Amino acid sequence: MPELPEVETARRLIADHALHRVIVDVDDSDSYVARPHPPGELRSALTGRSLTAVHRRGKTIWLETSPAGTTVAPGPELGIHLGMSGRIVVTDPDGTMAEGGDPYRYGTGPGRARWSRFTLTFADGGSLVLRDPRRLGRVRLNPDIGRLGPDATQVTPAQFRALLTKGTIAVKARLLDQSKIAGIGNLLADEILWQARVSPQERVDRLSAAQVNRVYRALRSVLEAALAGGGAHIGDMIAARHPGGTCPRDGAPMVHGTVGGRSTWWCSREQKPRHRG
DNA sequence: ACTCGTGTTAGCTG
DNA sequence: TCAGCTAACACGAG
Repeated sequence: MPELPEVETARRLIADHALHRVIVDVDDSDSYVARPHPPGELRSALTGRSLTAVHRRGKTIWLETSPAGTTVAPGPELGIHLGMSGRIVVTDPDGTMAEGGDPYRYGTGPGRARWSRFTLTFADGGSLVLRDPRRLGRVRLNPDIGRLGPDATQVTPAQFRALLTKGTIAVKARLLDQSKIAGIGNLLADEILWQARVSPQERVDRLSAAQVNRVYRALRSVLEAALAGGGAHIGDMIAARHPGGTCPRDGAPMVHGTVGGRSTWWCSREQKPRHRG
C-alpha cells in the first residue's frame, strides 16, 4: 500500500504514540527485513534507548534514539521502509492498538501475528511492530537519506523542472525515481499524469513548458488530496485502473501498458504523446 | 496452477 | 560515469 501519504500517516502514528518509551527488547530475527544487519545487531544497538524524534523523506522513515530518560545524546538512527505491504502498528501498554494503526489488510485472524517482521518492545508493555506480509519492507541502522531526492511535498517549481526534465527517460519513470523526487509511487504517478493530461510515455526532454507546469500543479494537488484523504488510493482515476475502465473525465477507454517497468494506466484520448513514437 | 503487484536495488548494457 | 532497463526479492490475492 504505502506511498508517501501512507508513510506520512505511519510517521504521525509513531510521533503521537511511540516516542519517549524505553525499549527493553528488539525482535530483529527476520534477517531479510533487517538486511544487511545480522540478527541481534539492531537489538544490541537499540535496547535501553528511547525513540526521540521521527522524520520522513519520501517513503523512508527514520527515528532518532537517545539513552532512556534523555533527549540529547546522539545515537544510532533507526530507518524504516514499508516496502510494498508494510504497516506500522503501535500498541499501548494494555495491548490495544493505537489509533491510526491499520494492520488488517491481510486478514484479522490470530495467524496475522506471523506477519510481524520487526518488533520494539517498550518497558510499559506496549510495542512498535513492522507488519509486512511480503517482507519487502526493511529496517536498518543509520539509513543513507542523502541518496533520496527532495521530498515530493517540499520540491519547488524550479527544482521540479530541473529534476524532471534532465535526460530522455519516460516522464512516468522519472516521477518514480526516488533519487530525483522522493515519495511518488506507481498509483500517485498515474494519477498525477492523468490529472495533468500528459502521456506517461512522453520523454522528459519532449515535455513542453506548459506540460511541466501542469505536472507540477497536479503533483501538488494529488499529494494534498491524498494526504488529507489518507492515501494514494483515493485519486479520481484510480477506480478506473482496471480492464474495461473508462476515463472519469471524458469516458474514453483507459489503456494499460508497462512504463518504466511498472503497470500503467492512462486515458486513450487525453494522454496521447505529443510526437509519434 | 498461474499471473500479478501501491517498492527497491544489484547488475547489466550502451 | 551516467542513463536506462531487467531480474530478483517474497507471498497473498484473484
